[in-house]
Amino acid sequence: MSNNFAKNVYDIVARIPKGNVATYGQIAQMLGKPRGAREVGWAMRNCPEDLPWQRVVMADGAVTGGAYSEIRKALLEEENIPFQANGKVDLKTCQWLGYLIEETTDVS
DNA sequence: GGACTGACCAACC
DNA sequence: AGGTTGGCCAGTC
Repeated sequence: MSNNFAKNVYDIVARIPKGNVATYGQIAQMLGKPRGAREVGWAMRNCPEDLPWQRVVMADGAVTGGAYSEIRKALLEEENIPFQANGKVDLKTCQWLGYLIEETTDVS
């Protein structure tokens, strides 16, 4: 299914450690699509309620989410994620430098 | 099947 | 420092 990509996105977002954030482009790159950031955005648009997608921010550390962007930022503060004075996430401190998911398929 | 849109990104003025 | 344009990829009209 085409939304398998979105499923992968959800899986990665769910793996983002608390206190860290990832950018759309970074996640897209993990999925093998360095230019597929918009795909990630589309997937986030279908954001399941159990998905902490607030940890997913723009390349600048800006939080998107239409009317909910302010709510996401509040959630990030709950996650102990430091914000800059400009209202963005401090990527140089919080950007998730985790492993790249290379079709590990550890489905057991 | 073609064109527009978009929870993006980077380059260019 | 900030706005605009192009580009990528998928979804929708």
